[in-house]
Amino acid sequence: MTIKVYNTLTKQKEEFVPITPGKANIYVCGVTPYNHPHVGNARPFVTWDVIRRFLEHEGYDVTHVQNFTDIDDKIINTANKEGVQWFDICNRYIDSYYEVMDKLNVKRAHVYPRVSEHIEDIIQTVQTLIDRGYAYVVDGDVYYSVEKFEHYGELSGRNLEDMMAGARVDVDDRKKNPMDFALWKAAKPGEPAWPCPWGEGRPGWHIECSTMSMKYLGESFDFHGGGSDLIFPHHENEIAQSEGCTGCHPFVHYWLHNGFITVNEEKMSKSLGNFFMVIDILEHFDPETLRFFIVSTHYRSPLDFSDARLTEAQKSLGRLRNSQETLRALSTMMSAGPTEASLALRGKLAEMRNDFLEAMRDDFNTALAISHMFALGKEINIYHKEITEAGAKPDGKLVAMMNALFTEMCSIIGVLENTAAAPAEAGDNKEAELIEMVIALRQEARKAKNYAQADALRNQLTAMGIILEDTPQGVKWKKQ
RNA sequence: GGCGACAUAGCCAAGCGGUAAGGCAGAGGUCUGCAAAACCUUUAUCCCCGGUUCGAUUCCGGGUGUCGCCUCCA
Repeated sequence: MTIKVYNTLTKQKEEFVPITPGKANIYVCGVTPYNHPHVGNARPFVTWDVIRRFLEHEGYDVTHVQNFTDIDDKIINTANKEGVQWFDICNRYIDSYYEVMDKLNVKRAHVYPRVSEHIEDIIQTVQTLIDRGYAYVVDGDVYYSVEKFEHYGELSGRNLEDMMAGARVDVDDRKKNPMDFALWKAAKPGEPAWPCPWGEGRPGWHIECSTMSMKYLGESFDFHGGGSDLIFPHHENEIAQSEGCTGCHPFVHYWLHNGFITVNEEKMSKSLGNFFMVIDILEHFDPETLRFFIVSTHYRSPLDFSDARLTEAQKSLGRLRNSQETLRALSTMMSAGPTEASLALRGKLAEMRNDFLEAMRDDFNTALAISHMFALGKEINIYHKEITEAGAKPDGKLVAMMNALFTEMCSIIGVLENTAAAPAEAGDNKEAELIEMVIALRQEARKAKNYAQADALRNQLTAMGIILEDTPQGVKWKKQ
């Protein structure tokens, strides 16, 4: 079963052929930890989490590496403003990163390299580039000479003349070409600096990813990901650095870039000031809703963020959650052998599974894949309805199969995984007891056909944010 | 100015050569004391104009519109 992926480098969908059979090496550009992660940050990480889950599901041995850019102007500025050390800022926001991504059910990468812990390696890379004639030193700065690299511009689809024509960067006449970029920056007062053969200084932005990705994944690896704003200059420069250093082409086989999250159709970014931090969103929506919102659109499409969209995602997910509850109810019933109808349904399940996986294999089309989850949910609901209406026992094997499929789908999308807890959420037992008591009173009132009282009791619960649901198994409740 | 992407129902969103998945919202119905949930039914010729084709939402050309990159950015 082949997986097709859209490769930014070739601008087309290609069949994924791993460098080492059975293995998939992934490098994803991580965050610069100078603030809490915002929703736009969350998209690539959720996206890659799904990709990774799917590759693992397909039997690949995945190694996922994701960096922290912990040496950066923005970090230094923030530290100066707060009067603390730069690494204090980093530690605080790296912790925040982990906390948020754990909540979003994002599996941890296998390695999280930090720039500050790879200074020696970076110096080595820069030195190699100088030795090979790709870089030059000016007053303690080191620049990469883009004219020396024949493939420069291939990833972003532009040539040097175009770039110069539209160049908006300050022209620095110490550079041989205006497009040359810094590999190493000479030390400035008050900034962290490390000794190196060209005097003290710190790494430029792009060199870290070249150095660290190759250190953990080799000179050439399978996947490299990040937001599409990184295509130029970051990833373009990364290719120039890595290939200039090793002579190995191509450095990365498949470049995958996710689209942006927008607000009012405008890119969400820290510099535009229109960003929403994940921790704030999670005060109003559960993390699963945010995750579902992100994966319900194809990863390359833009995704507009708003309360209305999230509410929609919440309701949509709620539908799947209901089916999951129904499936649980079916599982607890006394089961029986197959019937003609249940045997037919078993066959249908196999089709649904196939459709779901096919969608995922086509450039990780989660939006399409999820529609097949709804199809499964619907079958579960219908089957439950038929069984209960007929007062029959469900086909035990069928229920087990539905369970397995539903769980499999959920584990790939990363949603509805650990909801084994009863609908009455554990946590506040006293509150739960009270609620159960009110429900019992309401049931008595209903039996006595005292509907006015029954409604009053229900309104009371509604006011507490409790939602009641009459089911064949009795009255269930959940907190809003 | 240079480069690129996208344009599908009230909203969101798949499909990308054979006459339009799914979700949300809406309408009607079944069930229920009412409600909720669930189920059934129902809501589109795919931005415009040309072209290729037996046939185009799907390919090509030209418009129009929106967005992104070219500066830190997921």
